[in-house]
Parts: sequence; C-alpha cells; structure tokens
Amino acid sequence: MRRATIRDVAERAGVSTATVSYVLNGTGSVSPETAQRVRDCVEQLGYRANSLAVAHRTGRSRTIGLALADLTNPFFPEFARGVHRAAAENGFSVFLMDAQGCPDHELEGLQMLTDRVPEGLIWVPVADDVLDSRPTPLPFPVVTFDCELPEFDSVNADVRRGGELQAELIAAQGHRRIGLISGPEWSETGRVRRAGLLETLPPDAHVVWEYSLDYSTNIPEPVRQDILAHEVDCVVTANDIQAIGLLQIYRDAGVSVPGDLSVIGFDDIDLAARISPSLTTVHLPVGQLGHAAFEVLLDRIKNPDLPRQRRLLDVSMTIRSSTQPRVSSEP
Amino acid sequence: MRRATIRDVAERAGVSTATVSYVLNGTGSVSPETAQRVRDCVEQLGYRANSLAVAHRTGRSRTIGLALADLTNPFFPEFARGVHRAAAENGFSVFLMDAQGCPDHELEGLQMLTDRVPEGLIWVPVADDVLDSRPTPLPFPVVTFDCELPEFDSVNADVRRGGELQAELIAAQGHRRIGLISGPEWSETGRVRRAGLLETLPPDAHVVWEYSLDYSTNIPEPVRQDILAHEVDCVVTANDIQAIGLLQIYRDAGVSVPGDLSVIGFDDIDLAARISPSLTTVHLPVGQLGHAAFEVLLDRIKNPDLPRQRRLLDVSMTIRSSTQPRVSSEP
DNA sequence: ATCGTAGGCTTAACCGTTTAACCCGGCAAG
DNA sequence: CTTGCCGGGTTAAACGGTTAAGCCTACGAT
Repeated sequence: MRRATIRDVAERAGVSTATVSYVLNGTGSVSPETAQRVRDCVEQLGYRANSLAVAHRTGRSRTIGLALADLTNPFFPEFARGVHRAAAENGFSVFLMDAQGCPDHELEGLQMLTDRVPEGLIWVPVADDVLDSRPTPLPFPVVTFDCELPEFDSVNADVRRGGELQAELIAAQGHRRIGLISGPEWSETGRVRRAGLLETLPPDAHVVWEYSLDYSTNIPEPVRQDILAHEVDCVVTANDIQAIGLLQIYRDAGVSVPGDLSVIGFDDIDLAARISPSLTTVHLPVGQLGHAAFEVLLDRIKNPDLPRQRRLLDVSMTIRSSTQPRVSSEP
Repeated sequence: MRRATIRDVAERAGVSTATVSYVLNGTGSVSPETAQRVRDCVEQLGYRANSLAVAHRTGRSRTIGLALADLTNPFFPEFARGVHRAAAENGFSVFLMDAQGCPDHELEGLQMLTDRVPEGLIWVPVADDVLDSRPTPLPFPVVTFDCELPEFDSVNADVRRGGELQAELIAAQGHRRIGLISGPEWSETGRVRRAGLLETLPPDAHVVWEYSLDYSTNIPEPVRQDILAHEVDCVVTANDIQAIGLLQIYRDAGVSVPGDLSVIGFDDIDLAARISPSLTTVHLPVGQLGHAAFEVLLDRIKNPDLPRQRRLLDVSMTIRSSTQPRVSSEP
C-alpha cells in the first residue's frame, strides 16, 4: 500500500500542493475553511510528510549523528539515552554510529554519517589524537564529549573536580599508600582527572604504583600480578568498569574490599550501585551530559556564529561500600 | 563550504550528470577514458553522493530503524551492536529509537521512524501485546526480537531450551526448594522460558515462591521482604539484571551466595562475568542475535515474498560462581 | 471612480540524484 | 549502398516536497 503523498491530499481537497504545504507548516495564508478541509483530507488519508523529501528540499534533515567510541562500555548507552531523549523532544532523530573502539570503523562511520547529511554531530572520539586522521572537514556543527578539540564545541563533566574529590575522600579516610589506574595515554580528560587527583592528594599519601589502562574491564596479566604484589590502602581508577575489573581480581585473589583496601571508581554508571561491593565513585550526571550535548549542538545549529561553547557539568562523590576509613591499627 | 554535487563533477569533467552517475554506479556504458576522467574529478572535489537525494530518488534509503524497548537494559546495547555491525557490513545505517520502557514513546518513535522512510525495522517491543496499539500499518518489512507477531519475521533465542537448561542445572546440583522470578505477564518469551523450566524440573524439586517482575534490577519492597522470609536452595531469574538486583538484596541481608543458596540468571550479559559473585546464567549469543536479525531483515528487503521466517538461535549454560551443588547435610 | 493593498490561491522552479528514452556516428552484414 | 545495431554519450522526467513570485478579487481609502 503506497504511502499517500502531498499530491494525493491536494487532489482530494481540491487545492494545490502548495496550499497543503502551507496549511501543514502554518506558513502562507489560507482561509480557515480551506485549512480545515485540507486537515480533514490529511487525516482521512493518514498522510505524513516524507521527511526524506523535506530534508532534501530544505536542506534541514532534522537528524543528528551520534558517533560513539564503544557501545559496550555501559557509560555510553546511558549517555546515548540522554542525547536521544533531548533529540526526540526537539523533533530530531539520531543516527547511531558505533566505532567499536576502532579508529578505522570510526572513520568509515563518520563518512557514512556525513553522506546522510545530518544537521549536526555529537562525537565521542575513540581516541582524542584524532585531529590529523579526521576525514574531510565535517560540513556540519560538531559537539565533542570526553575531549576538547579547538574547532568544536564540547560538553564535559568537570573531571578535574572529580579527581580532586577522589583525593579528598582519600584524605578524609586516611589512606596513605595509593594505587592508581589512570586512563589511556591519549585521553586528555584522563590526564586532567589525574592532575586533579595528584595535586590534591594529602602530603602523607603517596602513589605506590600506577598503570595507564584502557577503559575496559580487562586488566593485562602482568599488571594483575604486579597489582597483587604491592600492598596499598586504596586504589583509584579512572573509570567504573576498570574498577569492576579490579574488584574481580581482588575477589579472585581473596583480597577483601573494603576490608583490606578501598577502591574508588569514576563515572557512577548504573551498575556501580548494583555490584558487590557496591562502588564508591565520582558521580557524573550521565543522562544530563547527553542532554546538554544535544542542547549545545542545537544552539549552534540555530546560530552558527555563536562563540565556541565549552560546557562543564558538576560532579559529586557517591560513597558506597567499596571504601572505608583506614583502620588506624597499623600506623 | 558547500558540498560538491554531481553537477560540479559533471561540469569539471565536461560530461553530463547522467554520465557521472553511470560511472559511479557502474551502470550504463562509458568509455574507459571518460570514466577515468570522471573518477579523477570525483577525487579532486572530494565528491560523495548525497544519500538523502539518492534515497529520495530511488526509494531505497539504505537505512533501517532499530526500535528498542529500553536502552538502559545492558542487554540491548550488545544487541544493538550486533545489528549495527551487520548493517554497516552491508552499507546500511541505523536509526536508533529508544522507547525508554514506555509504550507512548514507542508509538511516537515508530511514527518518527516511519516518516524517515527506512527500508526495514528491527523491533523489540516494549510489551508484546502491541498488536492493537500498533500505529498505522508499518509500510516496510519488520523483524521482531523477543516476541513473535503473526505478520512479521522474528529472531529469537531458544528460550524454552534455556528454561530447560536452568532446570537441568537444578537437577544436577540437587536443589529442592526453588524460588522463581519470572518475567512480566505480557512477555511471551517469558512464559515459554518458564514452561521449559517447570516442565523439566526434577520431581523432587518444587517452587516455594514465584514473582512476576519487570526486566529491571528493581525489586519492590514487599517482594523483597517475602523473598527473604522464605528459605530456598536456588533462585531462578528470567534475566541477568533481575539476578543482579536479587544478589544485591541477599548481600544487604547478609545471605551468602552461593553459600546459603544458588542463583541462576538468564541472558549472560557482559556484566554477568564481572560481578561478585560471578553469575551462573544461560548464555544467549547476544551479538549474533542482532546480526541474525539484520540478516533476516535484509533477506526480506531483497525478497518480500519469502515465507515467514522464525529464526531460533541456540543457547547454552554458563556455570560461574553464583551456584554450587547443594550440600547434602540437610536431607 | 480609481488606486493600492491585503488575502487567498496557484504556478513553477528547485533540491541532487537516477534512469528511461533518445541521438549520433561508425562499422558489419546483407 | 542500405540497413541494423552497438557503443558512448545526452536530455529530460521523475522522486515529494517547499517556497518565491504572480495572479485575482474584494475592499477601504482617497
């Protein structure tokens, strides 16, 4: 059954297609009677504008791209949901692109997105040293998340403050020997968070070991052995799923958390509260971040001449059961 | 910077747009020299076809919709990834739609998707009693997941076998008193899994309590109290995230899993292996399911007259540490 | 009575492709 | 020497909308 076109409606209502268009868009001037007649016919035929045609004609596709580094990281679906909701509220659809953690897929995916002529892009790069490898200049506004590129708007959580909060908790709980799992080398936000942490750490605390790992639950075997070989009071991770991988290692090794040591995560993904022990972690307003990313993007779509925007959202500390104050028995 | 159009290419190559189109699509007959010249110009201008225009003209949008019941259930991102990957392999993009667990959003979202003229839809309904509430007949092929509708193809895991596997493990481990968290009332797959379980349960096992709950970690307070009030050997859930919610309850109540009782999940989401205790669960090939859903959809797009397809993928049991054989001390 | 103008419509161009139909020159077959 | 056909192109009509421009008619102001 062919979809009704604007011409079908026009014919049935005995007017031109232009009139139908005017009625539906509230542009032009049409008499109330004619307008009603048109609306009736629309209803009867179940007519809906073919948004492909509209997009093509007007150049406005009411569509944005969402390019995610890795859909299997539980952070991103939550983020995607925020984006999606904000988009839906404003009549936008979202094209999903999952780079699967691989720069090649990312490049290809961005090409594909570009071909689809979106009005904008929310981009969480796989790695943020992308400036060179970027495909042909993206011909639409872009908002990045989790990294800042000179030419694009960005939305981010205040990760520096997040690092500080981690340090403050360490101070409050009296931990001295710190293990640190930081983010991958290329991650600017990772570096900022690390700086916030280290610069706020109390004088009597020191970092016993540090590893720079990817944002995944996977912890390489040599690192695992090293981690278990060195006693610490508290481990700070760059990311909740790293923390989850770490907890698993300690569990397998019979190390009690928080009995023997504390673990502090970062992100506060849904799961942080659900696992055992539940995770003390820096809370990021994930959904709001997605929402904000869309808002910033929409602002720029509406007004391309806006000054560069860098939105920073507040974070907070959520204390659960993976941390506890250091028992003062051992001095 | 305006994107180059086919006209720009044609002009530069000194041919008509038709010729350019023929070269790019490998249709029509063009001399090798002309073809090369055209290709050079394409390269120089960085021309890429506007897929909106192509879609509009040909009626083939190389786009499918993916309507998910709830993006925050970790099962679905994994599923989405499978879909996404299969789609990308075949040059398709995917429009994401998240119903956020709400039928109203679902309806709206399906409308929006429909307006976008996709070539097909992979649909995981919020509830499967949707037959009535469905919007105007969807004018493209549809493949459902997690439910079977008479007029659509479907892809599913063999959930009946999954239920049987749960029962077989119970038999093997000698559990007698069973707690059962089944899926929501409206879930056909939930009923099938339940049937597989109950019909395979050994004669000496009996269900002490049963609750029908949504697929979320959230377990209502009265249910929680009831669960804790009745001793069982093993609890079977319809879903890993239900199991995760359950584990949390037991942890808070000081009940040891698997020491005091065993817990069996369903789905084997990524996290099942990461939590503590790691979850024994029925493994669904999540990514493959997504992949298969796209394949079935593509088959039908290519050939609308195919007989109705109902693809069933195998499941298996993954034993981890949330279960252990019943200690035979108490007879 | 005349003019200007506003209201209510229609006409037609255009968005960027694809593709059916046509055209033209050259060569092989009859 | 025709005729037919084929290779290599071009022209122009769609696809389904939007929108600038134009065309009446009626009406109020001068």
